[in-house]
Amino acid sequence: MASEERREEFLSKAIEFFAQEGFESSTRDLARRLGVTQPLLYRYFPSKNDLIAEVYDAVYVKRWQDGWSSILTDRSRPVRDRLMEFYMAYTDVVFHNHWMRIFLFSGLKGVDINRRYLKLVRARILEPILSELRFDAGLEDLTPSDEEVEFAWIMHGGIFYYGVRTLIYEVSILNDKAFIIETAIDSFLGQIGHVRANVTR
Amino acid sequence: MASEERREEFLSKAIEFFAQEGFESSTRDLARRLGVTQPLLYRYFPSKNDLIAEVYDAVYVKRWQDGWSSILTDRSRPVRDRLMEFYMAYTDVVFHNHWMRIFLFSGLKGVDINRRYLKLVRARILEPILSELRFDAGLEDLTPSDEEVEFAWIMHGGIFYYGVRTLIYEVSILNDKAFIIETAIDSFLGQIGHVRANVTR
DNA sequence: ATTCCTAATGATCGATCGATAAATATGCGC
DNA sequence: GCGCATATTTATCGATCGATCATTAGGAAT
Repeated sequence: MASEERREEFLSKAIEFFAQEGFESSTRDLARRLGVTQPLLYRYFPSKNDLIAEVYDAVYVKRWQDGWSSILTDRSRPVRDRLMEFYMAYTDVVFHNHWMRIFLFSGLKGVDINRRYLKLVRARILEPILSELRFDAGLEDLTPSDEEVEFAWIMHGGIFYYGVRTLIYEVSILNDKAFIIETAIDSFLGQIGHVRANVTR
Repeated sequence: MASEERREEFLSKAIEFFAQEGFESSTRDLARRLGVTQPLLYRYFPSKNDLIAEVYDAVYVKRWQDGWSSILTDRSRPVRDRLMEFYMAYTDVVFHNHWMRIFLFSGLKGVDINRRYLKLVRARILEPILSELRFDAGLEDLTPSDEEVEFAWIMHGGIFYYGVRTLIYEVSILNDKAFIIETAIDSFLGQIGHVRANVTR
């Protein structure tokens, strides 16, 4: 079972390594950082691609918190409060240099993995948010329109892009995540009614 | 002078090539696509890094339109109209697969180039927008606060992220750029007053 | 026809890549 | 202390990388 621990240690360091150096970096450099020889990696992972696949899984799948959905659908609280709590929690996970860089790197090698992740965001985050807002507005049909989904993406993208500017480019001037999220949410909530009204089905 | 044309042809194809394959791709593959031998590239460009530097220059610097600033500062028109026209024109340039991928690739190799570009966006686009809005609001001091700048980034990031989702991941469900821009702008304009009011200096 | 410059090619260099096989070190049950 | 499985290293492979070399093809000028 100590072997499994070693594997986890290698994988954890591999996430850090590939996040910093990119997936095109050599297994020799990775091994050097681990303090072992390069062939030893092949004892724990059959190939470089398999190792990368495990990196994806560890970053995308295993860091997804199931509790996020229940925050968004808790109708005992105002939607605005739920949105604030969710995005504070969500960005606690996503606003990390490793997460961001793995996401950006993977989106350039092949888009499939990121595309799957974006569909997850839409189904588990954006559409539930829009449905809750429709419920609040007294609508019978809780299914959001395409326009609503795209508008929710604008908010989500605005928040996400703040993370990119802060963690990747380090050019954000305001180190106040709560302000960014609050402002993005209020800007979204202030306009969502018009988006629904102007695009009636 | 035919030599200079050849250079331009190589550079143009190099942009397309690196945008598709990434900067880690080999000069041999690039030469193969050009239908020439790999050493010939070294007749026109001293090194691979120099070629990449010229790619950056061609994509970022030379595609920047000086007319964009004058659109934003034309006080004979409502700010909303100016914002619409600017972002439609700006995204005509930026919402191209090559531009997007070069931007994303370059941000992962070294952040310096993208950081410079983001500072350009802030100085030439976001701050002028915010100053025009301050002028419209009758304020004497036209210098935007950090909070206003960050909020403008949220709008800009929301629009930009739509381009990423459309061109890179191809997961956007609504092929209506004008709707996205219009909604992002209105959402921004509807909230900018509160951002200014709540964070008084 | 000769000269001369430029464009382009093929061969090849040293370095580095992912991956494999064999040899060695390590730790544990007996 | 011996035997044995596991962990790790050493040595090495074929492929490919960026870059440089000498050489050749092709016109334009004289």
